[in-house]
Amino acid sequence: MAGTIKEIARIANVSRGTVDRALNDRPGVNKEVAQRIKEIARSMDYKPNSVAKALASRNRQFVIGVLINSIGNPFFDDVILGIEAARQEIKDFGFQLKMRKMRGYNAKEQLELIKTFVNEGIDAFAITPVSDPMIRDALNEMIADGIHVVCFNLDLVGVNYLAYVGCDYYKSGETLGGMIGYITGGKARLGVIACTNNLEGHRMRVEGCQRVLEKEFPQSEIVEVIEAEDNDEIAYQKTLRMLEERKEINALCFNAGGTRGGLQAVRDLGLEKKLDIFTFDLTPAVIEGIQNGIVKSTVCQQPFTQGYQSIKILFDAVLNDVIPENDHLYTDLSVKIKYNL
Amino acid sequence: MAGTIKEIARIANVSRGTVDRALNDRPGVNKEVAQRIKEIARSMDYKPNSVAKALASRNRQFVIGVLINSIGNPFFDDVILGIEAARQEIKDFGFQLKMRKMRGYNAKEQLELIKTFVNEGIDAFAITPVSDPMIRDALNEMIADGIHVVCFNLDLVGVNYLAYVGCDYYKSGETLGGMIGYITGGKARLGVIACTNNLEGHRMRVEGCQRVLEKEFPQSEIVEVIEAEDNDEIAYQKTLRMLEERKEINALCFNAGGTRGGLQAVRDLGLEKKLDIFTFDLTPAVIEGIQNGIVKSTVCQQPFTQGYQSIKILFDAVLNDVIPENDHLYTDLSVKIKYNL
DNA sequence: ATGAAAGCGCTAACAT
DNA sequence: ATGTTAGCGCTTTCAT
Repeated sequence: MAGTIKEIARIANVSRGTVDRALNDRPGVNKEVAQRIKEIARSMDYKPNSVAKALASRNRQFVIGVLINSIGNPFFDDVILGIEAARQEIKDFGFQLKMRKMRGYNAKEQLELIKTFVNEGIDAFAITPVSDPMIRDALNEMIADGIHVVCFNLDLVGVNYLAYVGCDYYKSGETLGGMIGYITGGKARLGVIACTNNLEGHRMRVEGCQRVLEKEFPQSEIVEVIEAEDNDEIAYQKTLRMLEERKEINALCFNAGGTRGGLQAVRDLGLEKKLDIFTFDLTPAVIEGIQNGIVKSTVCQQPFTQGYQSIKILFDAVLNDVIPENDHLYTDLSVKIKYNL
Repeated sequence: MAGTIKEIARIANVSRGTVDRALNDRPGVNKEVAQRIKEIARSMDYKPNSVAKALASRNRQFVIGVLINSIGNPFFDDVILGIEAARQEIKDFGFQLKMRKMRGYNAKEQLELIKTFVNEGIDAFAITPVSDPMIRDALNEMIADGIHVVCFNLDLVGVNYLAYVGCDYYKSGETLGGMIGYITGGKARLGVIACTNNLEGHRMRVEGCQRVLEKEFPQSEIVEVIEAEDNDEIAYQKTLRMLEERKEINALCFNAGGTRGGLQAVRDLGLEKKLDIFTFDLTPAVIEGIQNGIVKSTVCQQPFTQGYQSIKILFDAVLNDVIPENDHLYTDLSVKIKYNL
């Protein structure tokens, strides 16, 4: 039984207020007294009761800001469900979520929104960061000001965040490569519809795939990589063009948004039966494609968990001063086919 | 802002005690008054604060019993991790877990342990039930006595549980069938090492696999199904025998425990290269097999989540009277290959 | 720098 | 049947 502040106070012969101040490094307590109190706490293996803590500091509402790159990208629907689930769990602890959504990967636009959050005053922040030094610096500044930060879905090197919560993009590419090798019998002539080369994660995804094909399925090759910028219209046009120009292509993979457009191009060319098609994530277009048999398999990265865990980590940091032991929380990669959707 | 008991009391012109009694259907409150109080609560969309609730009823310790079929089956290691994670989260709410482990699927033995739990007095119960009418009846009796029950990993029809938390075994079999078809190029002569025919789930697993092979890969067939009872030694002997007698077998799948033993038989016969091998779950033997390239793919069922969610559901039921909307919580089925372990 | 006391929202024992 | 009151463990304000 881990003891309470009251007990510590009795043993230390001080008041409960003093114990609270000492244990939480609040100002206004004699150094030696604080030392003694901490010693007693340690000796009795004192663990603060987070329930009581939450109740007591309920007058102070904590605010977690969330900035998410979700507009126009259905992948994020499940991420948001995870965020909402976490919101429910922590609201009775006096936590409030403030979520803003943006479209695309414009660093300036994102920077503006970050500033808005900072001005409004938040205790913690979760973001899908654009790869840009400006963003990196802005986040580090927040962190220096004592705001806890988590990056999710997209990693950004150089940020002193509490954690990155998202998939290992390289590994996700390798996994795709493995499935392509298995299903094409090792003889893939692959066309890749990627996101944009500006996103490090998505670049690594292509590299991971390439490595596995080269090493394990040497009769395979990547014929061409095009960039669709998560946009269905661009994906449609470029896929059409690629398939017309490169008749040798027998397999296609869609690495990010724009899958719906790309699949439409395949259909319009009547190539559904001739191509082995692979995707990432489980958007409605992908689900439909798998059910129709057009898409053979997809590699998923636990969107719900990404949203849920990001918020829970921030919650634990703000309320209980818990810092995650590992600053990279890689979400499970799972392969889906027709039967385990 | 959802209001508090205090406010309701003020509006209804009664004391907080009465409001508490009315809202929680405790005895000793006038019917009409109770009605009025509930009406007010509804009108202001009152939601009890679970944090305060937990703190207040902290003197009463809640006990959740857990009976798990884990001894000798490494699959359950992760399930137990999930249970432990949940334990941490709910302990400050005054919840205590009492876990007992058993080996195998003996109904009488399980019944004895259930009785022990009942005698000791528990508020909720999570169990991996053996398929037996005795167990079904014992659980329904508990439920009638007001103890919340969740079945996890194994379903048991006829139990009025709060929920079953585990995989859809039929679907898991279909998923396996799909992978077998893809990887063998549709030409599998399959040997199946199953658990035991007594477990409905594991029977359905074989059926699901069979259905997909018949329908989608008609050049494939299941050559033989043997039962290994989750036991490595039995699996070793029977696999050895099967492979020696049925030389046409070119693919193997291990549906449950005993994988380590079965894989050893394959190695001893020097057939690693000649067979496509498939498994379920991610036990150490499977991980090793996949890394070595002996095992091609495995179908996983989220053991951590099974443990974690089972406890969380019981917690929510006991503390907040939350009944899950769906009494079947199927955990995600994910295919793993060498690259997304 | 420290103590005393009020209170977070709810429950439960005790009074009436 | 209903009201009153004392907590649960912690934070915070106000005295001292």
